[in-house]
Amino acid sequence: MKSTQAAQRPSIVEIARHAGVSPSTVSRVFNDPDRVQEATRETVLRVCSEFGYRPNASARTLRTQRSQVLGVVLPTLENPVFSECLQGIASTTAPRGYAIMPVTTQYVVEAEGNAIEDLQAFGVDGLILVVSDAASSEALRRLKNRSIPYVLVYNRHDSHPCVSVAGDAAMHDVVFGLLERGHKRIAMVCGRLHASDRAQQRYAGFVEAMAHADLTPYPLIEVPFIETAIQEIAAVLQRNDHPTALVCSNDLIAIRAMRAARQSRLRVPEDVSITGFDGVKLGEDLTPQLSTVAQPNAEMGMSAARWLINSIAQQRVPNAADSISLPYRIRWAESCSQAPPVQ
Amino acid sequence: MKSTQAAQRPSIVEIARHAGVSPSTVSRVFNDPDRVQEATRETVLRVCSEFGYRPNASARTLRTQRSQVLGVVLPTLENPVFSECLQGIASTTAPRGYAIMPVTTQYVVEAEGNAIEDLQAFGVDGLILVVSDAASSEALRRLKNRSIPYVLVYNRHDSHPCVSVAGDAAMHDVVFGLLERGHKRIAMVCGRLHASDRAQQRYAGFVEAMAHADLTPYPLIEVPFIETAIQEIAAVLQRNDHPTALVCSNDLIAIRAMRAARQSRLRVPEDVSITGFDGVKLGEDLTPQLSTVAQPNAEMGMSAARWLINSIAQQRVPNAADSISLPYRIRWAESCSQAPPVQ
DNA sequence: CTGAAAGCGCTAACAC
DNA sequence: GTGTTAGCGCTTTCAG
Repeated sequence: MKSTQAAQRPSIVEIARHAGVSPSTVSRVFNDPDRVQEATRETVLRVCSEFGYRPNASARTLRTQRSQVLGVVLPTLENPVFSECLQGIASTTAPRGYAIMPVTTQYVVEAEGNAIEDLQAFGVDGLILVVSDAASSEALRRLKNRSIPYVLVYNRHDSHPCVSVAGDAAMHDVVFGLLERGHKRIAMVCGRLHASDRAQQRYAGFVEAMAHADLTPYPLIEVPFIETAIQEIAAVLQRNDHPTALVCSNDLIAIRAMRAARQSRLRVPEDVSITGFDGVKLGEDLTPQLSTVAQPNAEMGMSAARWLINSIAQQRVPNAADSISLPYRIRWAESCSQAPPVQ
Repeated sequence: MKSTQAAQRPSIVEIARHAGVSPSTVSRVFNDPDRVQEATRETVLRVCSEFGYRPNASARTLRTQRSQVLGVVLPTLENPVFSECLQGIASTTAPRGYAIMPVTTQYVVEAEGNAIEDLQAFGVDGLILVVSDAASSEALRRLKNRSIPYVLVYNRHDSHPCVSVAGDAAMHDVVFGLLERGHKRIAMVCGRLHASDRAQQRYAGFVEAMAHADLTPYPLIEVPFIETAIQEIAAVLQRNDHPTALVCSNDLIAIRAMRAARQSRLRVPEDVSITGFDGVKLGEDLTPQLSTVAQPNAEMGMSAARWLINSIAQQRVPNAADSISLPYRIRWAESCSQAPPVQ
């Protein structure tokens, strides 16, 4: 390593001096350009680009009390649902002059509270978050009592501003689509149910739909660890009376379910149909193409970011009553077909 | 929306007043706790937690000239390679008290320069970046002349500090593995070659290995747009003398190549073997499991973050000569097999 | 249309 | 071991 040179970024006073104006004028050039004479403005701008001047963000933040940074709290970037969503957030914040600060919680509830604290200490102007369970979140309860604007994504809860998709209704539709295709032996597969209110909600939709159709679902297949997920699912599929359809609480699990089926010498979809949930982009390129509840992941992020930024601009906090429910689309694809004839 | 309450965060002077000490003492409690008497420290800490005090980051940054924020510039979060890497970065920065600010460039070269400028204006202490082409990057050339520490990930170039993997050697090994399996008709598939020095490097390794084996490769299959990728690959596979092996410049393309093969009624791997590059986690759960050059994506991010943070701590900039080449591992999996017998 | 001056909240000499 | 003071770079009244 070589040691760093000085090469300090110039301050507003140096620019002012070189341009023969006062610091206030330079400041105005950036914040209220119309209020400075064109000639003056051009001189200042020239000097700025000459010195590569960019206003110092912390000084401005300190003065204005606005950082132009949004904090983002999400479980993990390893699930494409969340990286797609973060990409959506990034693409709407950047052109509006906001930066983002993501923090991942790895589905650990206490990490959520810490993330919020840390982000607030960093002075973010607002927060976009995906929590494990909005209803029981202590961190969220505290957040609600602060004045900092925030929006939840994916979670849905009456007392918080949310951008979400009706997971229960979607799952209901999935089950009915399967019923139409002649399936009766349907099982649901999910991760740790208590770790995600989305999964719970989807499960509720599943149970409700099955009851509605007077069908007894297989016992829920809970696969807490991805390492063993495939084996656990395969174990169920290898039983004689195995389900003819596996409804998964997310796409990642569905992909593993497909693998479990192949390992169990079952063809997808001829022997077993499989559905996912989330609509990650990759699902469309798989063979068989994954049937899933396609959520507009990027749009959810964009929508949350827009809402938050607008709220901040109006000095308000997003109101729970204005929560947004985005439409889902069920993508029936190659991983689903008619139920096989009864043996 | 309801309007925000005041509920201002307390400042250090209020805490000082309530604790009956001076602001400096409060400051010391946070920055040099040993230099303040235990009793005093405890009082201060009590008052702090009582008021929910956290030092204001912009004030501290302004004063110390260190923001504890790292900028991250990468092409997109939609490719799991980069989101896995970012997750790696996030997991090493967070416990060390650094926040990250990611910006995506969508593979647009000019966006890289802008991202760097913006991030510097936000006052980041250092930069981790993945650029399109390190050799030709004007933005990188400028960056090198500044005193801000930075590390490149995935890119490799002699005059920049890089954390990377030997893409050419890896590709060389892949080709040789294919040769050992009896393949002779081997084609490479890549995205826009000029948009990525990684792809170029991998292609170079491919060409070199083929030449070394006295084999004429198929013409490079360049698939500029993902929308048409599958059809373009299928077109090649439908020729009578189609390749028996498709070597892809990344995993996302390989997944599409698998789909193209199925659409062309070719079995993978019986009729055509397919390899990817990157080692995205999902590849292991596909059926057939994707053969690929597994890069330690998260570790690459971690390694870059550690290097950068250490450099910052020592008031130095990472030196190109200390660049790190991480080992790759070729994962031979179900998507590859012996070449089919000649017809 | 422009300048002077105060102060955002914090840290780091420097005193005591 | 603790307090006093100055100042980081900027914006924003308030004068002119």
